Amino acid sequence: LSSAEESVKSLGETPSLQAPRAEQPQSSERSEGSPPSTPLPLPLTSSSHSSLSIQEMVAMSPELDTYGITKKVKEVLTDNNLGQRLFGESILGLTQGSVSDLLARPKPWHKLSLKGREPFVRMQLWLSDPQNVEKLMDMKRMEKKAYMKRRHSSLSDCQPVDSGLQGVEFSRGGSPLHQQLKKPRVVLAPEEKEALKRAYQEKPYPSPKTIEELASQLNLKTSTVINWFHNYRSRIRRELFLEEVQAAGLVEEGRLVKSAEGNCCDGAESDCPIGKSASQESSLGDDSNTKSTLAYSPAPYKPTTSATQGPGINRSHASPLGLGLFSCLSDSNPSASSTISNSARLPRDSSLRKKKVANLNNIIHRLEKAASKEEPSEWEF
DNA sequence: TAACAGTCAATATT
DNA sequence: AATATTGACTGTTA
Repeated sequence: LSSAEESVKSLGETPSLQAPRAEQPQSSERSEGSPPSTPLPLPLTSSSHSSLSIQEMVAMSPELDTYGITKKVKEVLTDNNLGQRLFGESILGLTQGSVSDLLARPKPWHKLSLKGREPFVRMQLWLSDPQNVEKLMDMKRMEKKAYMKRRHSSLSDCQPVDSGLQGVEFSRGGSPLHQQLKKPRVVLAPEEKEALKRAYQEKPYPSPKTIEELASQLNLKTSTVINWFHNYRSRIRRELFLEEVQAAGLVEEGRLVKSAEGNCCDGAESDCPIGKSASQESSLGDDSNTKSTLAYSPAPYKPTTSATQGPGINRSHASPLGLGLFSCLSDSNPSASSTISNSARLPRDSSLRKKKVANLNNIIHRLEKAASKEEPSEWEF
């Protein structure tokens, strides 16, 4: 990191960290809100080099504690009754959903790309000046005022309303016609997700053939299955990052937390990252332990019907996790895992353990792939 | 070209 | 109403 910083300085000038960018290539129109492009208002601390673009600042930024930053931001937002939407759109230039995700599962700084670090630098900058909170609150008030005004006029005019604009105000709940034209969002049924998760456990990187099989068996488009695997892999990764940070937090607090139970948070000040740590499951965790994860048998999974087990049932636990290459490692033999670098030690928590196993298999896949090449070069896991 | 990283934006949940 | 979740899309990487 520091070398990167040095290189930037030594170059004296950042060549072209990508031109200003056309921005918003996504869908054509973006709700008003944020300025079409460029640096955003960027609440710089007037004092410091306020002439730098965020990209430059990101490039020179020292390592930031992403977890700590999001924690602080969440605190400030809730304390001042500020929502994610406003904060995201005016400060970060991101949508509400993205903000929610970012605040809930920040990736560690060293795992972020230049682009990915940007929101964190913006948040840090925002936090650095308490005045920013006031400014945001002002914005909120103005928004509310504008909203009230609009509502009023539309009430009194009851019909014409927004006709003022060149009718660009399409969409928004209106035209039942457009709703049909736009392809509906795919929503995977719980059974389908289960099947996919099982398939993932067995093989994080399914072959095209396997993907085709899954797709036809679950009656899904191939692209949907592919997307699901991409998304699941990266989200699983993020889960692990977060769990690691929280676990580390517990240790340094000298607090032992055997497992679930959100006891902590005793009087004392600062951080207690967990309110209900482990248990979470955060939707990625597969809670259907049980159900011998043994081999993904294609047949049983028919999205339609399938009156298999209902949710909640089978809380038993202790299912021999499915045949990952590491399924042989059991809790009963802790010494076995001692040969693995501490960060890879298998946790006893069933859910977390499965994720770790999946991750290890994931790593193995990459190692094998890398090994098959001549120049191993960088092995970073 | 496959896999990723970041996001969006439609839905689901709270 | 505010947040959380998540399939899909765009741009990047190797």
